[in-house]
Amino acid sequence: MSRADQPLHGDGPVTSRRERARLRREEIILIASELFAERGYRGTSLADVAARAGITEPGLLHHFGTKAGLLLAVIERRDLDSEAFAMELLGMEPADRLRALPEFARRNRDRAGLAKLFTVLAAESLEPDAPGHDHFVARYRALRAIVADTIRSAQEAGLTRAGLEPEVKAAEIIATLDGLQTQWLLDPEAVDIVAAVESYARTLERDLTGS
Amino acid sequence: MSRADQPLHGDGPVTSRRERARLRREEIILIASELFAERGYRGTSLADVAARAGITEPGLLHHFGTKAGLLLAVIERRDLDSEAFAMELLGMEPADRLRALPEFARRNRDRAGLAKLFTVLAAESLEPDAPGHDHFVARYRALRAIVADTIRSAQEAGLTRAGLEPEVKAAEIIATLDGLQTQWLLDPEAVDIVAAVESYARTLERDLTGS
DNA sequence: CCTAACTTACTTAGTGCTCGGTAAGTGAGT
DNA sequence: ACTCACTTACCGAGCACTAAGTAAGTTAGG
Repeated sequence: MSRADQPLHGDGPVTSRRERARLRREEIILIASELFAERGYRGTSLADVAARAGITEPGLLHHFGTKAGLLLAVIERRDLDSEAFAMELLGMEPADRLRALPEFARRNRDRAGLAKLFTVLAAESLEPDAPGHDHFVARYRALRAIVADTIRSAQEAGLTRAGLEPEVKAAEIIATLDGLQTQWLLDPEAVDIVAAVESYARTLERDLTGS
Repeated sequence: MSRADQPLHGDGPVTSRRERARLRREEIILIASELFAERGYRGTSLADVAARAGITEPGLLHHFGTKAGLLLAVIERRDLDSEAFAMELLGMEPADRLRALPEFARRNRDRAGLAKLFTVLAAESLEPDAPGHDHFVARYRALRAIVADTIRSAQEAGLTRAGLEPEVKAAEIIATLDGLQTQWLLDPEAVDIVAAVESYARTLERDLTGS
């Protein structure tokens, strides 16, 4: 009768029906992420996703309601990953955060799909009535706030030069990292993303400390 | 008999049939630019463009052959504008070029559509087999080369700090300006693009001169 | 200078295909 | 008995694009 009991009937693996459905949704979200990254939201059809997931189109819609619903599920799932990274960064001393940037770039390079997903979806979400618009606006505002806070706490610790405006500098830092990523995605042979981010991290350190 | 004679038959304006067709294509390209900027290449149908241009779909295809042909025409047309800007920049003394950046931002702000067009189309061209891919790759390579050359000539004039890698710094500069533009397009209320670029121009001057 | 032949900027009509989404089941699991 | 993760069958709308014609503009020949 309690809501906490687990069936755990003897045969088969320990997955309940609910759990299996959740896993299926996760799997579909992963597949949709790849396709959205490659061809964009608009360039991907439900049939594409369904075929790769080994399910029918109505089967897909049973889980996500509409195509936009699938997009939102993808974005939310991917945000959990970024959030984990943000927590990782925030767990460090402010002074160490700069040094973590190249590691971030290295990780992104090895999972180019995730980076591409965000670049593509952000561009498709510029128009105010795009399905992911509000989400990306909120995401960038939050990101700027986190970076600005980091700068502000470095200021309070007396580690920075005078004349730094945290919000403006935050936008600039995020812009540089995003922009480098776009150039690298477009032309990986011409742009070494890890070297570029390492160089930028050094530039940024000089800029922030005023040395 | 010569190929240089102009008919100039008495009635109506002095536009020949060829000239009128060229003007019509220009007009269509302008309309397509707006729609591509708003909804992307994939999100825009030939019917959308045709309706706004007051022409039928086959009428459109008569001029551009295929939808991809229309996209290439749009990109080429828009490149002429950027090229004009690049020439303007290259006409200046290297030292003045930095100071021209905020003016560039101001111009872009007042014609947000053009900025949006490039941001959207670049994102849709990340995949190697996208219709505009090769073009954007070439464009970014050329852009990096121009900026890198500017840095190099400043180096030769002894105006810069030691340890500058022109190619890497060029990618970084372009990345920052692109990224700021994306954030501004997504959330114009939260990001003041002109102020951000002005601030970045100052940062960049300190960075390049090592002061 | 007139006219017949040709070119070109379109239009109307229609092609097959793909799109996102719905209605109505079905069958296994709870 | 009921839930729910699906399936089959289907829908109208929209897609890029084609075939075939038309009417106006341009050119060449007599």
